Amino acid sequence: MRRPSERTEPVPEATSHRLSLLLRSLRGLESAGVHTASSFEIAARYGLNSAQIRKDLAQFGEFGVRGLGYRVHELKAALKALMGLDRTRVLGIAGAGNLGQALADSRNFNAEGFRVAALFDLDGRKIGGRSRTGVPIRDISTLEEAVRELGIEIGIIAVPAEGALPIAQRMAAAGIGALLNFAPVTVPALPGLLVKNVDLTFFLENLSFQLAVTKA
Amino acid sequence: MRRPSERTEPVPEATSHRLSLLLRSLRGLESAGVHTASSFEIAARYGLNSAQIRKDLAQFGEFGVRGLGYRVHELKAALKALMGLDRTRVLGIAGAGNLGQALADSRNFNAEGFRVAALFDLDGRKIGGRSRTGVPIRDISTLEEAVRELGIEIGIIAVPAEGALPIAQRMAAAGIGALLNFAPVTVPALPGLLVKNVDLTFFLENLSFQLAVTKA
DNA sequence: TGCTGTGAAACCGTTCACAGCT
DNA sequence: AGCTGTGAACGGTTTCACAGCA
Repeated sequence: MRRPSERTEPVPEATSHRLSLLLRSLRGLESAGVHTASSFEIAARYGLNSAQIRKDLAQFGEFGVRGLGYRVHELKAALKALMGLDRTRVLGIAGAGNLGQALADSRNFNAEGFRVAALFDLDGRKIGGRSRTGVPIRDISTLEEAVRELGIEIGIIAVPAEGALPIAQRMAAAGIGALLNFAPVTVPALPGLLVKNVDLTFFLENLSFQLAVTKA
Repeated sequence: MRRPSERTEPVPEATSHRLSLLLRSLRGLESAGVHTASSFEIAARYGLNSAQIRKDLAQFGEFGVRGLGYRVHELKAALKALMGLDRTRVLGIAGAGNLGQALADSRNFNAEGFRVAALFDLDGRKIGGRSRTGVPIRDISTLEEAVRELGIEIGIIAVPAEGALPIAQRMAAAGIGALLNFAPVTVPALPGLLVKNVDLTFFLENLSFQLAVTKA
């Protein structure tokens, strides 16, 4: 197996997305009891091209066996390590509103490498309480110390638009490495802070647009 | 102004995303009292390239004035019409859990062209009730008639993975035109149904991956 | 003059097709 | 024989650069 390259450039969005899909495909194969699969078999279930999967993987090493394919369990483990999912990343969510609590209690945000350690809010009635599944709601003014205490590595912003940028800056200053922003503003990537802006409205607008354009 | 083309091909994801950004930029300019702006000024605030904006718009007509730029209000109106946001699209959300209710009550899903008409669930304790802002929760078995009665055009899936596909099929059969799926499974585009799969876990995995790769 | 609209060039990601290993 | 890993071809998108219009 070739040395994984020490790259500093960010991974293309599309590649990252496909690797998530790939991981999901491998989970499916594994729980179906399949030990070995070709890139074609792996790709087929998610409509991907087999060459593309091989290319994606080739960026990080050689994971397959010629003439045979990939050993499912082995590739899955390698992929998880590659994606940093071989250990648990601690998440902190700013905003204990509907969305924040939904994410905090989500099974997807508390499995396979992630764990929500705390919610943060400024509403005194919420502070000190817990989400339905027991995630504590802390005063947002204690963000910095909580990041240190709990070892929060990824911050999630689920507050109204006005609050997003100041909180992002505080998170960056507190040493958080990455940020997932659901507020409808574009938070710029700050030095040392990876930012992913996810505006749910955009997905709706996208659909509306497709409807408007195709069913003219 | 050139005739907008009657296209049948779907609009590229990237274009759609930029148009949403563009619309946001125009809103900002308008509320700042700016009447006229060049493509450069419009693009700058979201880190876009001005030529790209002009190219994007060129696909749908000629909206600018040479030597002057774009009249902000006029372009905004044209863009909203283009994106089908000049009228209110009715939304229906399957799944009245945390996420479903968060979306139903979200200001972003109840403004600028969208309105959530109903939530659907199969939990008898929820059925008949309302979300915090008053969106009624109906029995999911009444989905088909609700689509007709309320005129639901876009469906949103916020149920666990197992439920997603069957509900998507029922929505398609009921005549819904587009679907936004938040369940962690890939719902394929069905005949007559536009599908957008949004797996929130993927965004987290993406960040984890970037962290793992850049801070090797 | 100043900006749009747009061909042409550069870039990037995807797909093809096959050499080479098992 | 079968499948990976990859160079080469392809296609689409982004950026450049400027002709042409207000």
